[in-house]
Amino acid sequence: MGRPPCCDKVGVKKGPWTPEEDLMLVSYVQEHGPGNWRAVPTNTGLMRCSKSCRLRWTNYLRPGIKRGNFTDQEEKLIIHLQALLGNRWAAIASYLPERTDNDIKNYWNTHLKKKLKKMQAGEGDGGEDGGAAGASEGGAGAGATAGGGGKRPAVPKGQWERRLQTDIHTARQALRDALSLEPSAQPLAPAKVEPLPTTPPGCTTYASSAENIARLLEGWLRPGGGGGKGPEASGSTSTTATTQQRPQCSGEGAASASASHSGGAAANTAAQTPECSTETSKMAGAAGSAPPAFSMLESWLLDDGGMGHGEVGLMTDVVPLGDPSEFF
DNA sequence: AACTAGACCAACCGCTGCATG
DNA sequence: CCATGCAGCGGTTGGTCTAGT
Repeated sequence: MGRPPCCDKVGVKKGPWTPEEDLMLVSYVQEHGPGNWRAVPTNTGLMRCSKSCRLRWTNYLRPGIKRGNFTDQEEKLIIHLQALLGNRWAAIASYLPERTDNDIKNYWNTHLKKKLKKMQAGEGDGGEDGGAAGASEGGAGAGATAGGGGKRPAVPKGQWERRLQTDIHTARQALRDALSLEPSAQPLAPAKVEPLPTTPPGCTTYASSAENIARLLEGWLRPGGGGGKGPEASGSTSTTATTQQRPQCSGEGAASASASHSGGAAANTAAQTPECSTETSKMAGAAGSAPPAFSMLESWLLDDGGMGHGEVGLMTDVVPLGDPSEFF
């Protein structure tokens, strides 16, 4: 093949992004929508490779990204999905629309792996977490995954989706078990579920990209706030500054434009936000009581009557991958 | 107070699948 | 049908921060 690198090595900037670069990227995406990443560097003047732009957008600037602490429920979900799907972080991330695959991957590698190992070593609970750990430790040992080298299976997308539907079914059951097992977590009692730290009442978790930039700039402009992880860290811990400069859905609209283009987690996130207003109100409403993702997830899991949609399509019709996330 | 080790996270790299000419 | 290019994904690395000594 001898494919040339995605970007010439000369004149391409690497390393951490500056707020200025972020701003350029965001304004471009808001105007043109995500996608056609190859054109981004030339059109924006960014000295970045297209890949880097895409990554920066999907992992950091994309609207709706939640950063910071993972909740117990998220943790459980990740563990079980990992056991079921293997290291298909994008697929896993599609169940956690507010998290990026990179984030989940990092969290898995830094926290959950160790946690599971410890649990295995202790072997006290022996429950399904152990089973999940076993499956995961084996390197996507769960039969549902392609296993092998850990790479994506060489099956056509349709088949992959079909299989994923099966996975979803299995995941549902596992999740039901998980959520009902942990008495301390009490996922079904919203009062018990601690509100998202990033979500002050009345504020949405939906941080638009421009808001992200605003925070970044804030951090940079503030004396002593800049440098390294400063601005990013501030973004990761709180979104309270997100009340300013909310763009009128342009970012979200741009994001949804990507739904037709990409099929990954980002697309799922985007696809579920057909309208900014509905999304924000949904999120804001959920933010008031319980984490939106999990309350919806729970209803998805527990609403057997509603399963018809997914179940019917399980083996006969291929339900679009974005389907599960519509419950969020 | 200084140094070291570990943890964490953002970004990069290489590979793969899909779309297009 | 084949070759090429692009976008996406997962693994890995490098830089920074924090806790411990």
